[in-house]
Amino acid sequence: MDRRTPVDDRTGQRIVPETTRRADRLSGTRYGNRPTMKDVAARAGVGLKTVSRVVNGEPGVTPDTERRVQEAIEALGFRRNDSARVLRKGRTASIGLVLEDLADPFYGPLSRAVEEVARAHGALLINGSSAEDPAREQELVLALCARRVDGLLVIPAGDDHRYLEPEIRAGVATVFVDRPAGKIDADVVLSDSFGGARDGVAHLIAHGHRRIGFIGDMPRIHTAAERLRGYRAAMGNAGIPVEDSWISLGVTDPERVRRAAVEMLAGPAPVTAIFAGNNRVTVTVIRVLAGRSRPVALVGFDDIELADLLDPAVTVVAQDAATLGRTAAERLFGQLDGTLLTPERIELPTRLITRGSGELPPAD
Amino acid sequence: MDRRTPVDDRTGQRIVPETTRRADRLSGTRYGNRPTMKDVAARAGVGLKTVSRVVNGEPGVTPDTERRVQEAIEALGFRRNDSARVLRKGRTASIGLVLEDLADPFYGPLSRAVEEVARAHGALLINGSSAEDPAREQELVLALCARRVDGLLVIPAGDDHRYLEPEIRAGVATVFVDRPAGKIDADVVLSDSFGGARDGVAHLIAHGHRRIGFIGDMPRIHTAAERLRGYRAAMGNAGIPVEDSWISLGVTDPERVRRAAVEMLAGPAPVTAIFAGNNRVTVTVIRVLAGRSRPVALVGFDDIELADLLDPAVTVVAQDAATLGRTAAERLFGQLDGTLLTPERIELPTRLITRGSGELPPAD
DNA sequence: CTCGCGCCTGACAACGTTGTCCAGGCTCTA
DNA sequence: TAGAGCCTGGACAACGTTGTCAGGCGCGAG
Repeated sequence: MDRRTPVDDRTGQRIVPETTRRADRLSGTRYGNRPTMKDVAARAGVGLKTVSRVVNGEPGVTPDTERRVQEAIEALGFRRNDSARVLRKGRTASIGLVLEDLADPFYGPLSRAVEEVARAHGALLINGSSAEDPAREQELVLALCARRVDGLLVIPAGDDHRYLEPEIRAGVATVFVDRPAGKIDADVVLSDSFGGARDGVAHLIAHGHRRIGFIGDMPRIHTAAERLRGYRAAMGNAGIPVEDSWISLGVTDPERVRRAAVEMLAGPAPVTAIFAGNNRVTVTVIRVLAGRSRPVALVGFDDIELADLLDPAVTVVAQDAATLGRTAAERLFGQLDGTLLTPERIELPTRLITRGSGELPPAD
Repeated sequence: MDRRTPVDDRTGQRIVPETTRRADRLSGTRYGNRPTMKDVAARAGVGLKTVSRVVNGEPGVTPDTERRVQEAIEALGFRRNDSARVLRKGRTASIGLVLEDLADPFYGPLSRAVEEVARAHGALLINGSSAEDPAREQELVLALCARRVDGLLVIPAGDDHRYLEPEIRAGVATVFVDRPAGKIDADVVLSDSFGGARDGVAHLIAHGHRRIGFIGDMPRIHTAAERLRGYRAAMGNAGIPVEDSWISLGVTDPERVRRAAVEMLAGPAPVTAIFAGNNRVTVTVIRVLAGRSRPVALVGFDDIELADLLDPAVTVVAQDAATLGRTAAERLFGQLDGTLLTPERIELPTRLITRGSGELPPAD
């Protein structure tokens, strides 16, 4: 420690009181009582509507009047209240994005891509994480609707979205992302999970593997189910009967994924390759395999950072989160423009990136 | 392709038209004209205020009346308009977070942690990415203020935040995160960049290194400047004079980081160790070092996923993004409660995680 | 000189909700 | 049984903004 400052014992945080007390600032006359256009008008000696015109850059104001209004705005620190504006105009210039977990490296870039599109259309983005909980998804979506977002992007956690019907009827543009909507008819933009998984598994088969494990998320999640379907399709195409012990579903937390991997690598006829159903599973499986001497092939769904620097480098089926988000957001604004009238299903292709781990031969 | 569906030539997207045309849905009577409490009241045969009471769970409504109102709400698909509510009540139950880039793995978890705190307080979170552009930061912050967010978390891109003074005076709770505010007095929660960098560099020195490179971001960014200061402090403490060629500042894009690293590794007296100033620099340096035979020690600021599985595993100075976000958000709600009245500077400790790359001896 | 036209400006209502306040009907007690 | 008090329900204003519309003023043409 270079400075002698009090330290909180429990957290180790240094706490440095600053000079000004906030109470002093709060004693200002206007706390919690912001200036309105009326105040600006009074100060500038003009009418209310004239202030509105200046603030919105509408024509029909003398340069001199405009200057007086601007000065009053500056002096009072006026900022237009968008809530009132929204109430009057009907549109909020904001859209909502409900996803699973913003901390997941798959969703960060997706959200950012959506934000850029929104920005290009002058809209703000409100994010919400459902934590894969259908009730929380609905709660979030309805909260966003109550704020009258112009549009909604939803990565569904639940499988019944009929609760959205009144909203859609009322004009809320809606696009589902990554997974289709449940029981309603709506735009959806997703990756080709089935094809990607099928090709990934076929790649392993092409390298000589027959006993191939699959570790994936709960089958109630559409992408997880599709990837499992792809796995089965590839195995079926190759005429390989799948054994139950090769498949692990519904595991999400690292510890259980680890156990699942260890189990299918044990026994008299262990799997010689593993297909990992998403980025989190892939990372855990990499850790398991790193501790073993016998090489096991691995292909993961979703690319992960630094995958190319591991030994062996990790072969993946990559999907492009940013494109997913951008495409969905563009459709959403298309709906708002009135350009896009027919709900569609847009499926983005995946890409197999071979780096080494998927090309290991079977070790038996 | 398993299904015969039209494919967009340019993008490879499959486009599947769905059955219902949106136009049909739009033909409903209420498009763009949502039911209001007045409509609900009319339908239920009660007064406006009674509907308000039911919607807000206020007491003083007979079970029978309540049921009638609920039925009307259900039938009409009514959803309270929060814009109007906000206008009346003054608080929006939403907070804003302006950060650099949501796609960066450092900010995802931070944002998520903030969201959880906000949720616990019944508030929504609006994110915005400044892309490290001061003008865009200001634009975003003011847009959030216009929506009357109750509070603001800002990871500053600029170094002058006097534009926020009227907002703070008007009662917008404000906490700066990761970097202090410029020219105003406000709460700030940050990591101990100086101490972390100093300890990381001292660690390299303790393992015998004297020629140590530093690659960091633009010094106008507070964290970057602090980390550079930490580097200089450690070198100074060890009595090692620092040569200009060991230091690279202001580089951000991978290609230039790569060139900077290559340069300081060339010449007659190359550096034997590198201290990387943030997670993106670390990743690029790892790539550079991976292509070299002579081992070079590396310590990075910020932890990165899979760092432990690389060869050598990467030693880092870790900061906890989630704790940073959580702490800041809690202070923000503390301000809103009126609990916290004095602006403070809270500095969270960093943690040196030794994994191998930082313990390599000098190779000369 | 007067009329008309155009430009600037401002008064007013409305957006949908909530806080205030009052009216009417009911129950309970004296 | 009458009065007091409580409980339920509703009328009304207000929040801050924008759309509508009309008034006033200056200037040019007849």
